[in-house]
Amino acid sequence: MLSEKQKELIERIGVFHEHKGMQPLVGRIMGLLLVHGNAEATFEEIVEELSVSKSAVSNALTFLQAKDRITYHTKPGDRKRYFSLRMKNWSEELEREMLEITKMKDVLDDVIQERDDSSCPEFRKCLVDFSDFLDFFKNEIPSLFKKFRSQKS
Amino acid sequence: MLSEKQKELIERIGVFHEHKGMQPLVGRIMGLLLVHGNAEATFEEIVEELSVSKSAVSNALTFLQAKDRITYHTKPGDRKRYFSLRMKNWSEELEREMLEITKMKDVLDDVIQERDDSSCPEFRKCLVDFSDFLDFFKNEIPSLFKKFRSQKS
DNA sequence: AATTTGGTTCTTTTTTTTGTGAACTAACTG
DNA sequence: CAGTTAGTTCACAAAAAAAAGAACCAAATT
Repeated sequence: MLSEKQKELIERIGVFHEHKGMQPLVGRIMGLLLVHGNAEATFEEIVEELSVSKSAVSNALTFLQAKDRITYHTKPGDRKRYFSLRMKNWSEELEREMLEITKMKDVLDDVIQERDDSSCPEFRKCLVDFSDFLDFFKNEIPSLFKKFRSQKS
Repeated sequence: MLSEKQKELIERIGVFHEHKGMQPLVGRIMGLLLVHGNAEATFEEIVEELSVSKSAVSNALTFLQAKDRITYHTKPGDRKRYFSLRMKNWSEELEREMLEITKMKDVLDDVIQERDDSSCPEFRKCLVDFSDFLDFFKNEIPSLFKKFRSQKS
């Protein structure tokens, strides 16, 4: 059903998502849905194509739905669910990832406040700089998307 | 030696780094170095303050040095190493993290090339849009840093 | 009503990750 | 040279994550 090339892509996509902290199967399912001919797959297909257990797939799909990364639709006279990636919100997802980077600011500010830097003021300066940049970046994110959209049209 | 507040910060910083895929102790060591009064700590101190084994600390420090996240300096007449965060390169680290996000583009482009989207052209369009944005973002990163620096001075 | 289909849930197993402890080394100290 | 200090290495244990498998359930089918 899947070509070698497709299988290889699924693994690569899987590993990519693993690096972001997702569990292996979750990543590979996203891979399958990206690569799949109709951009959708049934529960059964996932079990077969990835050769994993039903329980593993069930859990992974529940997780992906909770995270709003996939949806499913049904077809008349067919009890199966057809799962597909919610591609419309890739930009939201991306925005969330960027914001994730800036999360460090919160803890960093607490560190700065807590530190007594009478001895090493240069260190404090570094921390403040870092925090300032994260703040700057956080504010820049919306403009970034806006700029992209205006550049496109 | 460490206040409750400091311990709490260390744990928070630890968890933050765990989310990025670092192992727990590695994250907590970075936390300790951030919070520590002199912004540096010896091997022994790390073992004691975090109450972990010497071997675990040894491995974590080796890792952090390999990743260029810490350095150490020594003091005359003192065999101990004083480890500290390489704070100068927070911006490089940040840049790497941003680039990490754009890594998806590579695999995405392979997916686009491999897909036969005679049936679902809207899906392909989504993928291309996504890929285009990642490309845009990748290019935007240097300007982002430049803009920050100019805004600062 | 019995069976099949499409899944879910719960317990158990497997695998991976993380950390320990003891033995070891290399450099210094008396 | 014997002992200490500072740290590394390696074999193993503990804990956590991931997946398997069997039992189960609800809706549809025969």
